[in-house]
Amino acid sequence: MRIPIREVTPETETAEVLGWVHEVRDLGGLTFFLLRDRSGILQVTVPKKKVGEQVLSALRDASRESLVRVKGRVKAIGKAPGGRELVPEEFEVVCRSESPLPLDVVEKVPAELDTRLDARFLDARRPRVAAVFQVRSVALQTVSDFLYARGFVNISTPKIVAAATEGGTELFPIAYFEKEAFLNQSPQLYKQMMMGAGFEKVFEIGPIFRAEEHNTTKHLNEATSIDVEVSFADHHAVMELLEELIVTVYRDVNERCSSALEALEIGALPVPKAPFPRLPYSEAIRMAAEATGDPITYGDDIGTAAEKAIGELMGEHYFVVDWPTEIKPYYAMPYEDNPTVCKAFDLMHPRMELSSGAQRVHQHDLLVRQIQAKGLNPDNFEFYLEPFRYGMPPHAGWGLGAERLIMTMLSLGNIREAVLFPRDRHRLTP
RNA sequence: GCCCAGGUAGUGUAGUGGCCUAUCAUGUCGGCCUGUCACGCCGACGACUCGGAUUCGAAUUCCGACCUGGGCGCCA
Repeated sequence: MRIPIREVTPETETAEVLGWVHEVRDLGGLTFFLLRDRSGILQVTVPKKKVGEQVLSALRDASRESLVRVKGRVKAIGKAPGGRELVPEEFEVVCRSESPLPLDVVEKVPAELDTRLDARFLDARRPRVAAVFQVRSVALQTVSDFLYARGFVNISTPKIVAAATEGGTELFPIAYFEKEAFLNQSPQLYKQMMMGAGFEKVFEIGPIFRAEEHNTTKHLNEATSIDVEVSFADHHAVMELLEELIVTVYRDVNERCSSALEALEIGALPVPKAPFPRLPYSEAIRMAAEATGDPITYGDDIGTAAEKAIGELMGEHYFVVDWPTEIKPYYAMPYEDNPTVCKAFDLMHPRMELSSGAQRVHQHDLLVRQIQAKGLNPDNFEFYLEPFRYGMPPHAGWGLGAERLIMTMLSLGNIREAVLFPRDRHRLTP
């Protein structure tokens, strides 16, 4: 019976394993195979004079990255990796790998990201790549557990929609029978409608689509959004929820992913400390202007250079709060005593923006005025506006980019490393 | 959308007008090798994205196409 490689220890007597041929070192009368499965690597040592003809002929066929089955005696050997090796009695090539390989799984020769993504199934055989997705899996489970434990309802909302969520032009049009439709850029409006339904706390982890033609290491055209909306909450409450979530994810990944973090050669993650600093937008602008020397003034967006400069000064996760109403979406709630400023916030990692959120406008007439103030036509938002006429509770929420969370947590150089099959400006396959 | 950079064996690279029937590594194939762990040694195989132009001569210069990477705007 097949056992995972990790379970083969120096104390094991006999073992049967299935794994991929990671490396072959043929010394002549003695051949070493390194066999790899998702749990680890095992050395198979074949003394050619002492094994049967069946083993010898299979050996010749066992090219790199072939899947093989080996059954034999385990020997405790100090100089072998893991202190043990397997001497085969049976050796079978289950599925042969062709050669040459599209990329070098052992990484003696590096491969460019583009080459790696073209052969992602092979790339993902590399332990350090697999490790990223183990961490991603654990992180997303932690997010769900965290939110379920606080009484959130997991919802699924349409990805095919009739109109833009926020009025931008950055939507992918698709053919929907005889109608025009789009891929949704955000579950924003649907989350809010469920506040109107009285669900009180909802979350969704799902794809969002942005048709922007950027070509950077931190943008994707299909990304995963962790979206949350909470009734009877203000922006302060959901910022606290968010920072607590971030801390919990880091802590859980440390606890549950030590071998993956080891494979990534980064060791234990420094866990951010809550509460994160709240940096008012006006102060952020002042810092950026001073640090960069650029003429950045109140009301400007915080561009990449400014974002980088502020990130270096802050050196940890932080919130930018109290944004000008003018540069945030119509659904962000203006302060009652100063409507030029709104209850919106961005969660920043020193490297980039991770999340943005706000307390939302829940008053129908104010929302209509804000939509108009952005130069949009409220008639196009009728399906969204309707719930606001029938007892919409005050509410707040945020959207957190899952890939950016993973990327910043693991110090990945490119966001594509945090997605199995990224969709960017040029890539539509695999 | 704007701006830069780049396409050389399966992979990663060197090569800026003749020294290129193109470098090195890895790989693959063959040979030797019983303790390797980037095994070692010997030999072989394998590439200039495409089209046009300049030139006695182009991987190298120019033009166009195709493909790619990155930056910016904007954003998660």
